[in-house]
Amino acid sequence: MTADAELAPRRPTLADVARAAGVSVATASKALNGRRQVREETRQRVVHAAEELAFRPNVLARQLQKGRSGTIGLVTHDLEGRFSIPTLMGAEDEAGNGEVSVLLCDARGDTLRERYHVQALLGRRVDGLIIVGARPDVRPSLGRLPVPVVYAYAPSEDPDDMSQVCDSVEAGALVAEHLVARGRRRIAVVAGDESYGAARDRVEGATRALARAGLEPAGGRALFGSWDEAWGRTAVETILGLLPDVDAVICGSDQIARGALDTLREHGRRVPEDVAVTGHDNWEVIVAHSRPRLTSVDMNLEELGRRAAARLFAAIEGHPSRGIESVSPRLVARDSTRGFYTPAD
Amino acid sequence: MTADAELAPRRPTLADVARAAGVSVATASKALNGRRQVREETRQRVVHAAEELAFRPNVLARQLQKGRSGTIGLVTHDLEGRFSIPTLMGAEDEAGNGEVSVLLCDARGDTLRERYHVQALLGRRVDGLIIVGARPDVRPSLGRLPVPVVYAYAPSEDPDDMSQVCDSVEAGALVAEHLVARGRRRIAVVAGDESYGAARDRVEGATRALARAGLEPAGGRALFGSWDEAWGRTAVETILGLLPDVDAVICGSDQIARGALDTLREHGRRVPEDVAVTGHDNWEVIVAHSRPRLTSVDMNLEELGRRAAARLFAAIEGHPSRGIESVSPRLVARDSTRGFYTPAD
DNA sequence: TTGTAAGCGTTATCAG
DNA sequence: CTGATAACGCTTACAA
Repeated sequence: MTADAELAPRRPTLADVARAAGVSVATASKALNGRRQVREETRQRVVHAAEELAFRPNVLARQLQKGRSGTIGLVTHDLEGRFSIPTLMGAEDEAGNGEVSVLLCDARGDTLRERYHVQALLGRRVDGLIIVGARPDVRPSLGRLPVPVVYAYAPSEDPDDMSQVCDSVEAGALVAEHLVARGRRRIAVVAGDESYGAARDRVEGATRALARAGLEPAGGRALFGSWDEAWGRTAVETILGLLPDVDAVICGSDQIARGALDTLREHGRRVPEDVAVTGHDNWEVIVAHSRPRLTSVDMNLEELGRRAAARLFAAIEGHPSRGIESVSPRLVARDSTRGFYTPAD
Repeated sequence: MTADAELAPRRPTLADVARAAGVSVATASKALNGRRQVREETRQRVVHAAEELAFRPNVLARQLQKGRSGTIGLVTHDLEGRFSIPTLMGAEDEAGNGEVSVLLCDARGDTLRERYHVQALLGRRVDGLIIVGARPDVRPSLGRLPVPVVYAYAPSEDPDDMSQVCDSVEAGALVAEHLVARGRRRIAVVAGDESYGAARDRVEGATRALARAGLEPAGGRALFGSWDEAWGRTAVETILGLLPDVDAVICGSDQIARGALDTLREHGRRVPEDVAVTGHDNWEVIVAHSRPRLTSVDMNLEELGRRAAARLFAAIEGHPSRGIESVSPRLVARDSTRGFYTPAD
């Protein structure tokens, strides 16, 4: 342990610096803050003394006096999961560029814990709050709070709140258009858990995009299930039985796609020559290491986090905003949709 | 946005509460803090007034005066990666149980950024610091700081610092013993990236455990490579060529194991009947969805984070400790090592 | 039991 | 240019 428990050398204060430099605290303060109403030579002396003493201004005191804490609270519901992390990174990134620090709390999907943490953060006088949900579905509003709030990933039910979400409809459309452009025509849709709005939205986006091309999902409708590999395998078994000539499978998650790839291979279908496959989330470890490498949709969650933080800072500066804003996804094309053909029809 | 930019209703202070309750600030303070030198009826009045005004004590002020901020700094180097997250969760968990909050910074493996963040955190008067490394190898010490520091995951080079790490040697031994106990004898070891101390340590643990059983790694030595699936596939190809009768493969990561499983299946080997396979990290999404489900080692990173925080709090309370402490891993047995046999030798 | 007053470390105001 | 002095919101002797 690096601290001196014994000596307990009181951290130097501005008063110490002032004394060492032979000036008043007021002057020392000005000198250190570049207040330009101090002679250059004096400033030098103060700065030097400060360095000598390894002086670190007590931000608490400064902020007590300024009324702002220079911190924001980040309440996440899913530290464990991989969706909140990029969002959190983006926010941290945006914050780190300024002089704000981030107080992190994990509420674990528990409303009571969330309320507790929010109160604790308000007690610490955070200048604002970002609430990162665990899944992309509407959540209850925290109501009126004395500081601005931005909801990220999971939007607030109250349209007067500001929420940043990812655009699942567009995501669905993106893959469908990609496949159509590559000449695929018999496109099956293996969606995730139907209880997720995101699952339904992606299907909606895909279905509409297919309709614009005069198509519909192979088999007439999307198959909903769960988000995991096992469902990908089951679904593809079914599809191959019913529609042996399917030439593309849109999957609701990279894991589903992974299961789909395995099952297709086991049935002797070549990807992408016979069947193209797309995933969703662009989860590095899956997409980069599957065979073939998987085309996927990246929800740009880091950008989402950055925007949430930017909106929050704007609100703190007195420029609030409201409503739900969507961050556009981007398609990352890889081998699983290459080797396309143009059918003769 | 939920804040009232227009009205800007000053947050109520203790003085407001006192006024509303018709007492002095001092009395209000005592009443709210359970100082028992105040008449019950008075306390009621104060508490009521506080609720009425939705009063939240300004923790900044309280702490200015107490000299402690009630916050700890958590500097991570790998927010993106999945190893620092559980550690961070554990620390957050341990902290959340008390009344300390966590200031999170991501230094992204950059020493300069780390230094910058540490200084910023010291300025905020954190009571202590936890530095979470990106990979389990020795890292430079931050040196003497005015507050206690605990290094997590990546230990400090300075033995006078306090570091919490996972025990990779034991992890290696754990799987080897598990396989030996299940009757496996021709056990290959496919390790990760040799530049990682953890990769070498796991091999060392496994090799020693095998030696205790009178065995050595099949082929005479472990194969080092990288941490990904592709390496798992390559390595198993090699092994099957050289040692067709191999009956177990210890893999340095779950991803390697995943690649191994695929290649074994493609070569007609049944897992676990013909060949047992073990992974490392117990990465839920891999182990739970592979076929068969994968036996793996869990490094108990969350426990590591909790311990780091506990050590830090102890140090803050004046009970420092030093040296490197290891958290024991645990084996999670699944299907990939079931169906064992006892060979006739 | 309650109130008065002195800080905690800074910054801002306003005289010198 | 520099230096008293008064906040900032709260806790805590010490007095009443």
